[in-house]
Amino acid sequence: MPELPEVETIARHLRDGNDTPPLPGRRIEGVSLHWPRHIATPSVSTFRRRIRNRSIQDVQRRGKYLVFPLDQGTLLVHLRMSGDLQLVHGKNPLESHDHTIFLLENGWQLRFNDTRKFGRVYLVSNPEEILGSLGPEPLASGFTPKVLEHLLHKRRRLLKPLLIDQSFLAGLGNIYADEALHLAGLHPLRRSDGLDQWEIQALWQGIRTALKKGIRFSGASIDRVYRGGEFQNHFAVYQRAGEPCPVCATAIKRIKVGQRGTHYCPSCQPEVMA
DNA sequence: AGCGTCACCCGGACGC
DNA sequence: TGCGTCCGGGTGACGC
Repeated sequence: MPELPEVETIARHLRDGNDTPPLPGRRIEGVSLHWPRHIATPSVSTFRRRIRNRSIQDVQRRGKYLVFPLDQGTLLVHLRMSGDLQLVHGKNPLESHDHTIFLLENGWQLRFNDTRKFGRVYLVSNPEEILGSLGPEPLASGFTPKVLEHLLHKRRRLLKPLLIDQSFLAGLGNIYADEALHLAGLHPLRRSDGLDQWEIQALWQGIRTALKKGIRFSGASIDRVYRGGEFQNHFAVYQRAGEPCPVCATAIKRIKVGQRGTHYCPSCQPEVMA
């Protein structure tokens, strides 16, 4: 599931190119829609018309969204569970689950592959229409422990569901929330308004460390997506129920919190504060 | 209003 | 083989 580090990895690939031309500067000649429900807004017919002949100015990321400023308007893509975006030359055969294909000049194609079809594409005049409700970027310089403290103390919520709430903080999903809480030594069922200053500092550090580590390893490849990402080999707790904690060797536990599988070390992340 | 819970959308993986 | 169940990001409905 692409979270901030995976989306960042994809954004960097598309922006910088490598074995492919960099995406900025490319013009969209048309679009081929094999799963029209990918298009969240505007209507499919309006989308087809407005996307034609737009040129891509840049590739950015905000939370888990890929953001493509165009010469007119902004294209946004949310990969949700199983999405991947790749620049591929049209001479290569389509793969299964290539649902939305942007046709670029010289035969290049930007392919949105999405096994579970939960991904969404937006074309808007103002990106804030979509991004406006997101919380802060956890890796931005403005995101300080003080900011986190303020946000946490405004709420009375369980830490785990709060961390994956995109309106609270943008970019954490199940993997990085579990890893961040483990790094911070905080139980996922602790309450946001019950943390002291040291715990908040640890949580801030845990969030940043988990995300940076994910980016350093080019993200995690768990639904066999994401070119070479190997953060999955460095999980401390995520999907490691029953295995030893890398810090203290205690068996990792798995519980359900807010309908989500949640992994933690019962020894490093004690249930109740002292 | 703020919070937790649940159903929904999908298809791959897995268990029986 | 084939069926049922689980899983998950985000949204929206519902109830407390």
